[in-house]
Amino acid sequence: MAIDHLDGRLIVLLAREPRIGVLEASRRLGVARGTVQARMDRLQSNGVIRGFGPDVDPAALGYPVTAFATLEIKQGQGADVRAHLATVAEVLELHTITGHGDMLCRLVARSNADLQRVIDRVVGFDGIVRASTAIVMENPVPLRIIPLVEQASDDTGPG
Amino acid sequence: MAIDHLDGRLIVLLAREPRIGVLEASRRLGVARGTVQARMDRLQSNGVIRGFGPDVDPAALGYPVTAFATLEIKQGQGADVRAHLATVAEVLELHTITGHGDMLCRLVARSNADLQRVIDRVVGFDGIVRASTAIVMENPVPLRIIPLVEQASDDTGPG
DNA sequence: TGGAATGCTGGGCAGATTGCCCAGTGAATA
DNA sequence: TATTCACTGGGCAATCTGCCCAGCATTCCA
Repeated sequence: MAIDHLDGRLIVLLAREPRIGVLEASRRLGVARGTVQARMDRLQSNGVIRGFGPDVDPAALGYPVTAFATLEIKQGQGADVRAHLATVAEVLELHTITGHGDMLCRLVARSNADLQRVIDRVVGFDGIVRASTAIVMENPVPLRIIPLVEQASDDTGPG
Repeated sequence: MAIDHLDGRLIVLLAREPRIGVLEASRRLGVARGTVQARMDRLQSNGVIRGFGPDVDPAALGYPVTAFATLEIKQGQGADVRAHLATVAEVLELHTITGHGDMLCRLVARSNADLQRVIDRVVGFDGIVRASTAIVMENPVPLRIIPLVEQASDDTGPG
């Protein structure tokens, strides 16, 4: 499950230049093509690499506003609330977190005004007692994985 | 900037089966290869599709614990705090949010015990006054974009 | 110490895909 | 009406993929 240094270099390379193929990657890493192929197969069956889905920017889709909402859930309504939130396209992710039966979700909206509509839609459900929303202003560190991969592969011996 | 229905179908297709190429995508969508090629070029230069980076699972890297930390920042220390957090590999993303000069960051750790180390590292910095952490227990809706893409492409006329 | 795995190398092969080009067509626009 | 634009359907050479193989070094274990 742990990744070695070669795995780390491969993932970082793929992250930086996703369109390169197995052959080009093998050239960059200085190893045989079969090695890269085997590593990628292993990383994917390990679940380390879930896939290579397109990284879509909600802002470019017309949803430039991001917010995080903390929801307080009525006892025993968790499953219903999850099902409800799963139907709202603007809910990009949902977590249950420690504390008073709470949830945290990431929302997007077309504008600050539109965010109100989204929040109404989210909280307009019986199981949700209260919601507190924090609007994102800047995103100094966009979702990233490279530093963690480098750290994880340094912990192991070099590959 | 808005995407039409064909764009939407293309993105959804790529999201579901990232490894298919332009040719196969054109077959699935029932359009000419050049069309798919042109759409993908446009989506990428638009910034709608940022890239095709590998989707790495932190849990599989040995970081199964996720948490969200809300940080209270000392006036005027924002830039320093950002720079500090950017150096911490376990900080996967960082947002500045509305309210008392606060930030919200997503953390991962090797264990609950390790999370303490990460938090100490995060808050062990002069500009940070206080931190409140919520540990993620479940993730009923993992980060997703498909529903939003479908909604955005339905809003436009069919393509 | 002698196997036996395991992982990497370097190579070959047929088939598929890519990047690039072209002319023709239909629709929307000026 | 003339022009622009996007899409079609096709062709081409170059490249890459998926799959196979034998050889070699290292590690692990009896």
